Amino acid sequence: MATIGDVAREAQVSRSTVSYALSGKRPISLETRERIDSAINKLGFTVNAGARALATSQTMVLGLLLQFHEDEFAPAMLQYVLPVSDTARELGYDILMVTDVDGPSAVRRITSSEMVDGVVLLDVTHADPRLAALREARQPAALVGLPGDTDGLDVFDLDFGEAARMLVDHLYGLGHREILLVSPPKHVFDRGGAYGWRFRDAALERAARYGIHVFPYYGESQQPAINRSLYTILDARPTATAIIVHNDATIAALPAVLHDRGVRVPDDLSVVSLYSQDFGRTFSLPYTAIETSPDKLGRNAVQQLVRRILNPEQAGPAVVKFIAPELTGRGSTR
Amino acid sequence: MATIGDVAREAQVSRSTVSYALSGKRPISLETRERIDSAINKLGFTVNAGARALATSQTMVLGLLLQFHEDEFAPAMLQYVLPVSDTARELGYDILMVTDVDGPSAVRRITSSEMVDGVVLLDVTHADPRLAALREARQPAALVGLPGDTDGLDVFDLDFGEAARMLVDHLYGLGHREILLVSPPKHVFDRGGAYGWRFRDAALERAARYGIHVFPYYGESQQPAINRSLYTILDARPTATAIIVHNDATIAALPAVLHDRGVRVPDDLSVVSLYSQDFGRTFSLPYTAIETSPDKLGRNAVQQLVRRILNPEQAGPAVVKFIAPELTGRGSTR
DNA sequence: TACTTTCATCGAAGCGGTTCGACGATGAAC
DNA sequence: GTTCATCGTCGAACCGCTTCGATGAAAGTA
Repeated sequence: MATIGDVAREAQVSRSTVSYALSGKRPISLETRERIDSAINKLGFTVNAGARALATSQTMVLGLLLQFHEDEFAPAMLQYVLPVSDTARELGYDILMVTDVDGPSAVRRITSSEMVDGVVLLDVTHADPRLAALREARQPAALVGLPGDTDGLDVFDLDFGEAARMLVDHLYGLGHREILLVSPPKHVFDRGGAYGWRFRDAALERAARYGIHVFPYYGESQQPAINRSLYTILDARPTATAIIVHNDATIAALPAVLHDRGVRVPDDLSVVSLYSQDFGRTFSLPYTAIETSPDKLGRNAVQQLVRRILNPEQAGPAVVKFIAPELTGRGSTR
Repeated sequence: MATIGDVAREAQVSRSTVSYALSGKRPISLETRERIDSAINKLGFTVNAGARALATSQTMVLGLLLQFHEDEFAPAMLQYVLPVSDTARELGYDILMVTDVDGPSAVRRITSSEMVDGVVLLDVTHADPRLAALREARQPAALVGLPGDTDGLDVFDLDFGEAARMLVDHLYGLGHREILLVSPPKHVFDRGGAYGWRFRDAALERAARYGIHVFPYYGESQQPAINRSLYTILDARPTATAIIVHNDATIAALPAVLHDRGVRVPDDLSVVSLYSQDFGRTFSLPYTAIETSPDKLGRNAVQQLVRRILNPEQAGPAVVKFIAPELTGRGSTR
C-alpha cells in the first residue's frame, strides 16, 4: 500500500509538503499541488486511518452503544440507529457499533483505548451503569434517554410527561372519563426505563386533576403474552371508552386483537399511542399518536456530540433537551 | 492518558519489556511481571488502539456494510446485524457499521484507509457494485447473499432453490394443485436481489415437473399497497388452495388480511412462508415456514472472515456455503 | 540598498505502540 | 573448564502521518 512517503518521492517533494497539500493548512504552489495530486492518483494513495489517528489523536469514529435486551422489541431500537449513523457520516464520522451485554466494560474498552472520539448511548435508563464509565472517559458523550443524574452529560429525550398530558387532555376534551393505560412491561420499569414512569405518573396526575380515571397496566413484550394481557386489560374495565398504549410491542399487536374482539375504532373505543411514523408504517398502525421522533433525537444527539468533540471548551455546559411531543391525528378518537 | 512508556518508567523496565509482558510473546520473570502489572493498575493503562494498529497493521475491527433501502422492510435486516456483532465480539473484534448510500465508495473508504481487518457485506445482490471495490481491497470479505460472480469471495446464503422445492413438495404432497406465490417486490428483482428469482424459478420448475400450477406475483413493501396487492392476488385465483409467501413485509401483513376476508388457515387456505423464528415471534406469525437462519448466516460469515484474516494463506479457496433450509411446521397447512 | 514580510518547502521530532537483534547471566552438556 | 542454549531484558528501528520551527527566495517597505 502506498504511503505518504511514496507520494512524496513520486512528486519529488517532502512528506510534510504532501501532508500540507492534503490538509490545506499551509499554502502550496499550484505547480507542486498538481504534481502531488497526480502522484496520489497514480499510486492510489489513501491516508492510513490508524496513523492519522495516532498523530492527531482523532479517530473520526463515534461509538454507538446499544443493547438488544432479549425481552425488548428490536424494531424499535433500529429507528434510532439509522439517523445516528447517517448524521455521523454527514459530519465525517464513522460508527463503531457496540452491542456488548456488559455495557460499562464496553464503554471502558472503546474509550480508554481511544478507539472513538465520542460516544452515543441509546436507551439510557434511570441509573444506567454505563454512565460511571462514561464520566471517567476522556471523550464526550451524548445520551438518548433520560438518566436520574444528568450531571455533565448531554441528554436528549422525548418529553414523556408532556406527551402524557397531551394525550390525557385530548381524550378528556373529547369527553372520556375512564381511560386504560398500557405502560411498558414491568421489567422495563424494573430495569429503570424512566420513560415508563415519567409517562404514567404524568398521565395519572393529569387525570387526578381532572377528576377522571386512568387505569394503568403493564404491557408485555412477547407473544402470546401480549395478546393475553390485552384481553385481560380490556375485560377488566369494560366501561372504559379509551385506551392509551405506551408500548411498541403492544401497539403493534393491538389491531389484530381489536379486530378479533370486534371492537371498532373509534366507535367502540378511542385509541391513542406513541410511535414514530416509520414504526406506524411498518406495522400499519392507524392510530392517533404522539410522534416519538427517533430521527430527530438521534440526529440531535450526534450533532451535539460532534460540536463538543470539535470544541471541547466552547460547547458550553451540559444540555438536557426534551423534544416537544407532537400529536398526529389519524382519526382513532372521538 | 498513561502510555506504555509511563508504565515502563513506573515499573523500572524498558518499554519493550512491558510490551512483551502484555503480549506474552517472550518470557518475563515473575518478579518483573508483577511490577509491571501493578504499574498498569496504578496508572490505569490501556493500550492505545490506533498505535497498536499502526504497529501491527491489525485494527481488530470488522466493517459491516448494509443499506437500508427506503423501500425495504427494516426489521428483517436487523436479524443479521446482531449475530454478526455478537460473533465478532466473541472473536475479539469490534464492528464498524457503515450504512452509506454509496456502497462502493464506502467499501473503498474503510478498506483503503485500513480502518478494518475485513468486511462483512449484507444483502448482496446479483451484480453488486460493491464487489468490485471489495476485490481491490487488501482485506478479506464475507458476503451474506449470493452474487452472480462469487470468484474469490466467501459467500453465505440460504439455499433458496432448495427452500422453494421443499415448500412445493410439501404442498404437493398434501394434494394442492393450485398455489399462489408472493415473491419479493418487483424493485427487489430489478435491483438484482437474486434470492427472489432463485426461489421463484425453482418453485415454478418444480411445479412444472409435477404438472401443477404455481402462480407468481410480486409483493409490495409498503402499506397500504401490501394489503391491496394481497387482496388482488387472492381474488385473482379463487380456486387456489395454498399460498407461498416469500416476502417479509407481506407475510407480516397476511394475518390481518386473511382475518379480514374471513379466510381460515389451514381450512380454507394453506399458508407457508420463509422467515426466522425471531421474526415470526415479533410479528406473531403462526405459519409453517422455512427457517431463514439469519443468526447462522451471520455467525458463519464472521467466523470464516476471521479465519481468513488470521490465516490468509491457509484458509483455502473461497467458499460458497448454502445453508440447508429447515421446515418448521406450525400447522398452517393441510 | 538593506531590512522585513510573506510564501513555499523541508527536516526532524513526536504520536504510542511492536519487534528484531543483541547481550549478560545461568545452567546444561560434553 | 569450555562451549552452547536458554532466559530475561534492553535499545533501536519502524509503523505512517502531522506539525513545529527553520530556511531560502521573492516581494514589499523605508
